[in-house]
Parts: sequence; C-alpha cells; structure tokens
Amino acid sequence: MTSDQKTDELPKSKCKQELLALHDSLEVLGGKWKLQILVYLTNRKDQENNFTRIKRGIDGISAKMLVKELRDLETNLLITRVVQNSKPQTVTYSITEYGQNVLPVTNTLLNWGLVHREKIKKTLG
Amino acid sequence: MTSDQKTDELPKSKCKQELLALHDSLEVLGGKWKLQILVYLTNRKDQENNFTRIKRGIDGISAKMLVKELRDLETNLLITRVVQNSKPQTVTYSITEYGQNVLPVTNTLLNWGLVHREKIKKTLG
DNA sequence: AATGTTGGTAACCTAGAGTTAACCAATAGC
DNA sequence: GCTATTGGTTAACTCTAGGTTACCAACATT
Repeated sequence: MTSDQKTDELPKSKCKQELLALHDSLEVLGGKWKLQILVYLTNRKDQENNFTRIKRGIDGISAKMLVKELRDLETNLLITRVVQNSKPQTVTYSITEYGQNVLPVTNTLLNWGLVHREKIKKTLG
Repeated sequence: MTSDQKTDELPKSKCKQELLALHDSLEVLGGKWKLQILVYLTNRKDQENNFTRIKRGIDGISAKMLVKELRDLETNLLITRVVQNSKPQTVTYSITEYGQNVLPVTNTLLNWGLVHREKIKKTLG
C-alpha cells in the first residue's frame, strides 16, 4: 500500500492529510446550526424532543432550516427521526450512538468559546 | 452574583449556556478557511510562512479570502503578522501562543473527519 | 525595456445560506 | 363551525460568504 513509486507523488504530507480531514468534517458539521442542534439533543437526551420543542429551544432557527438541518444530520447517521402515533402527530429526534462521537468536537469548541470570551473581556475591558 | 430574584429570570440553563458559547466560537472560527489556516500554520511552525507560501499550501483559497481571513485571525489575537525587510518584501504569519488554544478544536474536528470517512466507507461500500 | 516576484486591492458576480409569510392535513377542544 | 396545535412545505426574497478577474507598487532578473 506504500505508494512512493512516482517521484512526484510523495506520500501525502501530514499537513495535507490534516487539511483534508478537516475539510471533510466541516462539510458534514459546518454551518450555523448543525452543532447547535447536536448540543441541544445531547443536553436533553432524557426527554422527548419533538420538532416544535427543538425549534423553541434553539434561538433564531426557522422551520425551514430546522427541517433541512435535521434531514442532513439524519442522512449522516448522527440523529434518528421517529414518528409517534400520538393525538396530534409528533416526531421525536434523538442523537444516535454514533452521533455521540461528535461530542468531543462540540465540547472543545464551546469550551474555547468560554475561554475566548474571557480573553476578549480582559483585552478590551 | 446568583440572580434568581425575578421568577421568570431563571439562572440560564446549562443547555442555553452551551449554545451561547458554541455560537461565540463559531463566530470567530467558523467558515471555510480559518481552521484550515490555523492547522497549516501549526504544521509549519518551524518555517517562515509568508503569504504566497500559505496560499500555495491551502488548496483552493483565493488571495482575497486569504487576506481577509488572516486579518480576522490577527484581530482575534490568534496569529501575528510581521513584515520582513527582505529584497522582495515578504510578510510572515505565525500562530500565537494564545492561538494554540484552538488546537484541541482542530484536532478533535479532524480526528472526527477521519472516523467519519471510515464510517461512510463501511456504510456505503 | 520587458518580465517575474512579492503582497496585496477593487469591482464584479454567483451560489447558496438563511428569512419571512402563507399554506397544508390531521386531530382536538370550544 | 371556528380555532389551535402538530410537523411540516412552498414561494419569494435578502444577504453574504466566497470566487474571478484585473490591477497595483516595489524591487530583481534578463
């Protein structure tokens, strides 16, 4: 599997590999809402998270975007969508076991957010 | 500092706090290029990273975006910009010590990218 | 004088992210 | 019959991140 035959096809540098992996991640998790949705579902794992509840819980998201982002997350196996047969039909969304792999990402990211907010306060205040 | 006086101003829930911190992070680090630039500068910490070199190292980025993103990162104290007085003037960029705090983020994110790529391969292949 | 390199800047354009508002069927309560 | 709630869908629109192209000064090489 080691392919250093052609002189100009070096084994991809660590840097290039990392940039590629990063690119992959951003394609699936990038944008304004996906990580927020995953954080929301993680925080309320013990409860039934139906569409309206999630919409109310995540500040500023529109129905259109919420639908779209939930579909994307489902496609990528990060959440499940289950239609309940209740009086007014409800649909519950949950983070999958596989989706929990994203938690280290959201955690480091939100921790950095806290640190950075402090830094800015100190620098400007 | 505990503010549970008004009945409808509950102490902000853990969930809301996390969503807010996440939002902060995404404002500074979000988008297509910033994390890539930080990863690039981290990988080549030992070398002189001038504008042209970075542009060549990060696939697909345009001069316009590179300038803009470098400025943003500088504003947020994550990188430094130093003009060298060399024959054709060069400008070198480096990650700051503070900027290194972002590395856990890029690392978890790019690791997830590797994991996810495998997952997709298994699922589809 | 022409050409190439450095690190940009300015103008224009587009795709897609995202918003708003109206609307839908199904079921329930008044 | 009217209204509300559920989980959406659709059209029409705005807005901005990002891409493309052309251009700039300064200096070096030919």
